[in-house]
Amino acid sequence: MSYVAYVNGPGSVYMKRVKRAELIKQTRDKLLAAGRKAFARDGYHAASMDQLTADVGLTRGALYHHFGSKRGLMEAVVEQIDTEMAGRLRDALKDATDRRQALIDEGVAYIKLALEPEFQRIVLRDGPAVLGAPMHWPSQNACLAGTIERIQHLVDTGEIAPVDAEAAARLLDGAVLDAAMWIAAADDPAAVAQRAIDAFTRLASGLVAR
Amino acid sequence: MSYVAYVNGPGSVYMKRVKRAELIKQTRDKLLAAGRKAFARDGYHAASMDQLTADVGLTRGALYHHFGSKRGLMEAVVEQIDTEMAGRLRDALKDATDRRQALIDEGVAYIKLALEPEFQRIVLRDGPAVLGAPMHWPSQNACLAGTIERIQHLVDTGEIAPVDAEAAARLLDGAVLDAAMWIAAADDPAAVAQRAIDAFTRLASGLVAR
DNA sequence: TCCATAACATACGAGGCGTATGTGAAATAT
DNA sequence: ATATTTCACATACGCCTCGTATGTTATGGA
Repeated sequence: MSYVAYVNGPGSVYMKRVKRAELIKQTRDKLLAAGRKAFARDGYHAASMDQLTADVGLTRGALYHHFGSKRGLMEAVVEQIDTEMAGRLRDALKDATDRRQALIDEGVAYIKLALEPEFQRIVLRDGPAVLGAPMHWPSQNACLAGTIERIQHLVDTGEIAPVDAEAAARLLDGAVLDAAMWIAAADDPAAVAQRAIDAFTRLASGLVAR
Repeated sequence: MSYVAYVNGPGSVYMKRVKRAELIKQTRDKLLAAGRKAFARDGYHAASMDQLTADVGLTRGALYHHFGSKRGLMEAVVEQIDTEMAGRLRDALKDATDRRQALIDEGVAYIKLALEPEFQRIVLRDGPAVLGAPMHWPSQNACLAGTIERIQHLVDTGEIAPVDAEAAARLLDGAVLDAAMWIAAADDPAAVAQRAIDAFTRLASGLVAR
């Protein structure tokens, strides 16, 4: 790993190394994307690794090299989705004024995010069966940690009555995810979503009471 | 199907028919019990039908005759567990005095029931992945229907402020089940259970407010 | 220039599920 | 009372899938 930057023009050893690293990353990304698509469409169990890799012009050899196992690919896919979700949730809440109201808004925003079929199928449905309880996932803590922090802050500033922040966050999380699955399975998702959001607001009002 | 009861002593054609039906039922029950045990111990995917049936002195032939598929066995097992749970939940709530408090007690009781590893693994973890969203299960409605009915009654009698009973029930359900998985995964389940129950009481207080 | 390692592809073996088929006993029809 | 059909399984087969072991080629380092 010894090179001098200012002599690295195109075609230099350094650039070739960079190029190669990019190709490898592209291979990994292709597998990841193919896995995400296959898991979302067919479900974890029905997704065939042979099929999935062939779809992007590779073989199972590449997959097992990069991810170690079918489960390993699933872990990577779940982490990717979860990270995206956490980011989008953060964006949706970044300009909140009333912090107490923001807690309720967070739940509502989470419900809307959790409606996406890809998230439902991979993270909510197959994820626990394949990877075990979400509490043990490193990624899943991203969303939850934010909620815990927000609740704790409300307690610390006296904006809401004291409550166990983590416990409250987990309860809200469970309620919200369950609601999302209910909505997704409904004939009229929009109507059911409104019912769920109203009920959630009512429920959360008990938490944010002063 | 024409026989006269008072001439049916032991050894009669009728008795033989009864005996045979009992044997068939025993076979079914043995398979069901074996499936329940194997699914709880190994998880749905890792459970082998060959192994499972051999454990009770049968073959896969018997299994596919009675249940049609591995998934069919899973459905039967889930229904059995869910039915048991609904019954135990009903027992735990049958002598409640304060109906508003009973709604909270119901959540607490459900948390305790949902702590059982068999329920967690089969119904909560593997169930959704194998059978799809629980809303589509015929059995899952047993517990939920009871909760909906209780909430609706509280609303009708004016004991609590009006709320969408089904939506509220589903939210509580999700919160409670999530809490149960949190508790089960904890190092100190007893302590975490208390935190969850306290937080749930606080949360539900928003629902039962007049 | 030679060797080690990385990034894949190929080949192999082991289960597992579902189904098609076989079988003997019981139920039913004649 | 006998013949036929149906039931409750057991047996046998084929297909698919995953994981691993083994090449193979190209790159990085000495």
